[in-house]
Order: sequence, then structure tokens, then C-alpha cells
Amino acid sequence: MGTRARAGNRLAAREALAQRVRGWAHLPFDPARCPVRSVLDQLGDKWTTLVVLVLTQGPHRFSAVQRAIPDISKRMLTQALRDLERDGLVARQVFPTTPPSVEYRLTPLGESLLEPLGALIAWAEVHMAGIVAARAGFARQRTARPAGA
Amino acid sequence: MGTRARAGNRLAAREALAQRVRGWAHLPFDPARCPVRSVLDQLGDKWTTLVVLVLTQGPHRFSAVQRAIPDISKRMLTQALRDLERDGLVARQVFPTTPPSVEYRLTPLGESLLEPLGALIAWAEVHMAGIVAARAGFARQRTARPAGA
DNA sequence: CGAAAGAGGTCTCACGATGAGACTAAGATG
DNA sequence: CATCTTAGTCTCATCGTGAGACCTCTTTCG
Repeated sequence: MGTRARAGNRLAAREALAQRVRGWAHLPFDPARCPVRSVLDQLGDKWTTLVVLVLTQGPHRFSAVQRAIPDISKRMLTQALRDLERDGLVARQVFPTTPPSVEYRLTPLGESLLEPLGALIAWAEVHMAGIVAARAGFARQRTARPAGA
Repeated sequence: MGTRARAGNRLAAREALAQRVRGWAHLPFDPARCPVRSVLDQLGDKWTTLVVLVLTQGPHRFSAVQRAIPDISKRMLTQALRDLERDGLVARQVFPTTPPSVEYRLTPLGESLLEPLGALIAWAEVHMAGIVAARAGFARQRTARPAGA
């Protein structure tokens, strides 16, 4: 695929999104029923996505996930896993050993999320430098301004 | 592109993500410095993404954005716009009229986000039905269980 | 025998973020 | 002179979040 074709794809993707958004205008505005909000709220849960990323590495037990994300509390981890289970993205399997052990793994639905999620993460890594630069510039503006004008 | 090739791409995308995650293992675990968290926290802000979606429709004034997202408060809208501006995704232009008017538009960086964001939204719309079904099943399980066992 | 550990949670409490809504400036309009 | 406009900011009550104690059951160690 040449540069020209790729640029075309990018434009097409943008226009497709814009049209999609335009299509929503007809719908009654009901935040609770909006799939996009549903999904983004979930991913924005600060932890859910991290958990999904850990599970890309294969099934994990509760404590293994916690080790992989040191700064999550048990409470939040439980909740993130429950939410993912509720939405059918993660499967929970209990082994009746003592002490009991529980294994979490991505379902096919959960795995299907990896594709768009990967795109987003790739974007984040590529553009991180630009964002950091923008932040620095913004901070400079803000600190320089108050005295002036 | 045939079905087979597309399936291959999907697998490749998943494996690529898994490898990317594996690569992070070497890094010192520093949540504050993680681009992925940075970006996802931002998008998960509940409002930021919605604002970006509104701006796909072209430049908007403050109040126009608010009309497009009725259930956002001024405070939160201001914050979302400021964050986006800070990160260089949105440009803010003030017209010194009275009363003043301010226009917000996506920057090229902001537009570059539309591609992966579009992928995520497409995923959300496609799989929403599955998620709703999973939720219903989960609720049934939970309500049925307490009496039993 | 008693103590501690280890898994997977739940519960409580304090704190920070969030939303509602009043308030501001500065001019145009009735 | 009162009122309307836009784009915010400010305060306060509420809500969600995170930290960490506590729980159950059994095995293992001293």
C-alpha cells in the first residue's frame, strides 16, 4: 500500500466516523442507552483496560493480575473483573482447591476488543511525544500569561 | 481482501498487542509515565471523547458543544476542553466580540485520533448486542443464585 | 497445640472528583 | 435603566474511589 492510498484510508476513516456521529443526531438523546458511552465509560474505568491488557498474556489468577498491576486495590480489581465478566469480555472459572483459586481469561468477545484497542494504544505510543510537547507549551503559556496582558 | 486475509489480520493485531504489552514488562512500572494510561484516562474522562466526537462535525462554539451534549455541566465541559487543548488535540480561538465568542476545533493531532477512535466505536456498535445479552445473562445468574446453593 | 500464611474477596471510612447552579464582565437592545 | 447575550468561574453538597482492615477455610510451620 502506497503513501497516497494510506492517506486516503485515513481520510475515509475520519469521514466515516463523522457520518456515523451525524447519524446519531436522529436518535433520541439517551445517554444511558448509548453503546459508545457504555463502552468508553467502561474502558475509561482507569483499571478495566489495564486488566484486559494483562489478560492478553493468557489466563491469570486474581492475585497474578494484582501483581501485574501493583497499584490497584483488591476492591477495584474485583470490580473491574466483575464488570468485564458481566459484559461477557472475561470468563471467570473457580477451582475448588484450598485455598480456592480463580482463573480469569478473555472470552472471544473480549479478544475481539483487542483489535481496536491495539489501534488506540498504537496511536497513544506514536503520538505521546507530541502530546507531551503540547502540554509543555500549554504550561509555559499559562505560567507566562498572568503577569502580562 | 478475502475473509481469510482479514482473519489473519485480526490475529496479527492481537498478537501484536500482546507482544507490545510483553515489551512493557522490562520498563520500570511507573503509572504516571505510561502513555497508554495517560491517553486512556483522558478518553475515559466520560466527556472528553464525546466532545471530540462533536468536533468531528466541524468547529463548534462553547455553547454549541453544550447543546450537542445536553447532560454535561459547564464546569465539566470547560475542563474537558481545557484538557484537550492542553494535549494539543483541540485548538481554541477567541473572537473579541461582545459577548465574547470562542471556537473550538480539532487540530491535526486531534484528527489523527479519529482513526483509532472510529475503530473502537465501530467495535462498540457491532458488539453492543452481545454485551447487552451478556449483561442480561449475568443479572439472571446473580438474582437466581442467592436462594439456591 | 498455637500461629501464621495464603487465596479471593467484602466492608468501612476518608478524601477527591463531580454536578448543580449562582455569579461575573461588557456591551447591545428595548 | 433593566435585561439579554456568551463563556466561563466559584461554591457547595454529593458521589464514587482508593487504602486498608477484616473474613473464611485449610495447610504448614514452630
